[in-house]
Amino acid sequence: MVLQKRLNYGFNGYQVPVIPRASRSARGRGTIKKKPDNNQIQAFEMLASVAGNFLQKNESSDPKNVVFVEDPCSFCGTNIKDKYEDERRSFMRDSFDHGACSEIASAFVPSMQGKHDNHRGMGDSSFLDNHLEGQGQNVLEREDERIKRRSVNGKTIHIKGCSDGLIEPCHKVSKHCSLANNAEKPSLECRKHLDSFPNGFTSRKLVNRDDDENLVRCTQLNSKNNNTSGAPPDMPKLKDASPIMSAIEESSSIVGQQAHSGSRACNVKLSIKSFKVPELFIDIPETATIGSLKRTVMEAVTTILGDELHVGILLQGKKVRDDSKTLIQTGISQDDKRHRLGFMLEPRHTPISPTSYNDDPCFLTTSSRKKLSRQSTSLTLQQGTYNVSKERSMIKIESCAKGDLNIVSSLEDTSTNNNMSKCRALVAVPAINMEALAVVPFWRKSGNPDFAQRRIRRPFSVLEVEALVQAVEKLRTGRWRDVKQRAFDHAKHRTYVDLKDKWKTLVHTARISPQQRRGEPVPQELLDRVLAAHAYWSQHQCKHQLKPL
DNA sequence: GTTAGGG
DNA sequence: CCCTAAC
Repeated sequence: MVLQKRLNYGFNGYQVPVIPRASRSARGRGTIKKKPDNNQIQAFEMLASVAGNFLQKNESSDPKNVVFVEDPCSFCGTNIKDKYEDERRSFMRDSFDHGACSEIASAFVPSMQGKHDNHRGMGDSSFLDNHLEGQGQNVLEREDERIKRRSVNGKTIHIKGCSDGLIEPCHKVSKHCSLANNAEKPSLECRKHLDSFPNGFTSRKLVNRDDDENLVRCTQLNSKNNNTSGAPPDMPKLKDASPIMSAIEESSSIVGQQAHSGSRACNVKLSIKSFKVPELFIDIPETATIGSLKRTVMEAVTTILGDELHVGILLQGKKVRDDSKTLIQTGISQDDKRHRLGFMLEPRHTPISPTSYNDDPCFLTTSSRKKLSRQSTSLTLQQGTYNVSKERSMIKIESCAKGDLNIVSSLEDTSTNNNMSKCRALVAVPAINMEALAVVPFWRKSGNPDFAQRRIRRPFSVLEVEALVQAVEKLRTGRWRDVKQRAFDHAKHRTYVDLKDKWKTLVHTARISPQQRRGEPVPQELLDRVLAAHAYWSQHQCKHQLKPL
């Protein structure tokens, strides 16, 4: 065995351009083949190119570009600009010590994202080393704590955006401008006002003139789409009075309806310009060729995007779980520039276990992470380190679902299942460019059968088990095609191989103790029948197949 | 195309 | 669920 030095590259957050969704590959199953074709190479180069663009945009997306409207604060007299600069520098110092989960940090300070990436760059292996030594979790937890502190201490920078000409959302905010900076001692007045803010975030009278860094932004989606205000296309458009005023003045929880009473509900328009692939770590021999590196990265990217996913919504770094809440109630519509709004990809089938999704996957405890690691591939991808172990090289994908990943799965994909309601909540623009929103598995577009994806995990229901048992009892084990025809003829997603596999696991399940079983419990009565049928047909089969010596 | 069995 | 040898 030859020991090879391996090179580690950290790819933190590629910006993946929005690509029209294509139909599922003809093959529909299987794995990613090793030989990439031109489409794959092109796709990779496109990824790299976009990633490069993103990095280069660091300067233009620098938060320095923030323009201060009212300075100093009319309430407490503090010089906002200076405070902001201090804060920014302080944050930069902190950030440099913690490369981990920059997405998380950026969920709170979105415009810092580029700096993180720039600092880390490719080949910065300090964080990698941590992970390789199994300390990634600690890093994450520490980062989690940091972020919390940062947020609690008011280091969250909330940049108010421009609205169209109809309203001035910042109008009354200036009076209550609060500056909570944990590097400095905020005045008592400021503390008081900080406390009065909903969700504990601070609002500053700032206008961000630089829209470039916004991954999710409010924009004019279609030139034909009711541009009545004449506002620049990149500017957020809220046609109604911003509820943030009432929220602040009432110093209570946001009740959007109050702010909107007497006026028609307005649409919140979102345009998601690009989607970010979660962090990838590539571990590849130094003897590997550039071409194989490209392919390796491509495989990692396609793998991570390959699973069926649905969209998670993050607001202020926190998951919004209540699908029935309105944008107003959650405060999304008040967040003019969507700085607090993030999208993330989650497995379509959320585990039933209540401990599994208690909080953000990145911050699972070790035990729960272990537990999750036994779940499906898609889950593993989301929860922790997933090994796409292929012959030549090992790809470690560190997937952190937390942060303003700004990833969204295909709108169509999302709506085909039971997620329409969730989806509708965010895509409230009928004239939205469907092509632009359809994102996920972009290789489907190529129609290349080599880009088949792993099927999603679809656990058998008790009813299905019942049907399977009954069919096997009637027919016998081994006649899986007949079993399929008899009991699962209309279940397109159940192949006879699936049925055979399920029977295998059923037999195994029946033989182990109930404590060792996982998933939806199968009634003992069914398991007994499984064992009985299995024994019976085994004997029966033996009788006929035993060759006379 | 099916089946069996390892991964 | 995937992969594949064997039929």
